[in-house]
Amino acid sequence: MARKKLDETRQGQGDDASSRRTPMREFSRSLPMSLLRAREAVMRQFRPSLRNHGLTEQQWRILRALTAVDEIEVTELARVAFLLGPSLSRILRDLEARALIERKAAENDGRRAVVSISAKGLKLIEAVAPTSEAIYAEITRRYGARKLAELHEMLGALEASLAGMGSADDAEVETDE
Amino acid sequence: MARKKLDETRQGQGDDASSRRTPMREFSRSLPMSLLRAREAVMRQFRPSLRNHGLTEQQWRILRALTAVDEIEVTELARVAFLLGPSLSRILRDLEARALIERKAAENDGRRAVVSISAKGLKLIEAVAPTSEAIYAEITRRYGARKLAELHEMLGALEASLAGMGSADDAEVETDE
DNA sequence: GGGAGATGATTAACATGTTAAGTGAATTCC
DNA sequence: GGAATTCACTTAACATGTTAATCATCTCCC
Repeated sequence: MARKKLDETRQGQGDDASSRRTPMREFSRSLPMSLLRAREAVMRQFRPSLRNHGLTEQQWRILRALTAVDEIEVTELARVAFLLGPSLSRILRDLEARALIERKAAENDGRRAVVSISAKGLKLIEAVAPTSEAIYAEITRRYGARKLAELHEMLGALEASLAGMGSADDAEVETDE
Repeated sequence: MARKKLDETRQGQGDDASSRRTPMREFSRSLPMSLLRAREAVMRQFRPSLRNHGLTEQQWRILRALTAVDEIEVTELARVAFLLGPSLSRILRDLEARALIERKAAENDGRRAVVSISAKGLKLIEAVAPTSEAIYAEITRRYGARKLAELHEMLGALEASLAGMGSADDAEVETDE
């Protein structure tokens, strides 16, 4: 796969001092890229099945999260399903329109909304779950259960490592508030 | 009506004879979720810096990939930068409008387009690279270089494990294999 | 009480992910 | 040599990611 030269040499325009460029890592060794590719390799397995049931990955995440609780506030659901507020808002609107979930206002706080899965939503989950688990089992079989557990642990440790790392923002725009 | 229990859907037991539902993994142990969270933890570090330079993550990926070659065809660029064709088309259109890249038709094939980074694009890369590398160095320091290498290897192995796994699509619609 | 500020949720605006369809140029096959 | 097919993008359409702004409560504090 093309171990091409790392030099510059664009067309003749401006042979400036760009020969002193900060050398960067090889692309394939980028951590975000590795994580992205691994995740895509996994999701590629699940997407067709979800699609056959009319669900996107995120919609599935939400319904899955809702099966684990009786009801849950939107903010907490966003945290659990790892979705940003705006995305969640849109998806909940759609899921509610499809009657897969139910929504009501919190009793003691008019701002908060409480969400729960509907009977129809539960049926859908039950329809998808077997295939989903079968795929997961096959992945586990291929990769190895022990290795999978180890990977989980290392990913968790990575998250933890970066937890308190304040964005080392360059060109920091003066926060003169 | 949302009448569900499942408050105790921890893995382990889960033999709910009455519901007979396929017990599913705890949410946090989902592999796609772990990968997503780890990746987000990493990208959260880079995004502010990129943003300060007017670049999105994907635009940065493309420019980064272009610095490694003299020129490259669009399809190959999509493979290297791990972007789908439609996304790449849009981004290239924007980057070309901003004069960060240049595009021309292949000489021997009118279908193919050849892309290269411009002098302006290179300047931008050089402006971002130091901060980007500093962040990466800090991540490596926190997580550990050895552990990072091991993680890379495990992610690559995961990809490889799933390489030939044909979508175990339920409700399979007659494929030709 | 009441106003300033905080908070939960949504909306807005733009960029990308994802799948399907379209377009124009090469290749195949008869 | 030309129709059919394949190929390399590109557009289209819809869903989500991401940041900022908005809106309606709620809380705090005087």
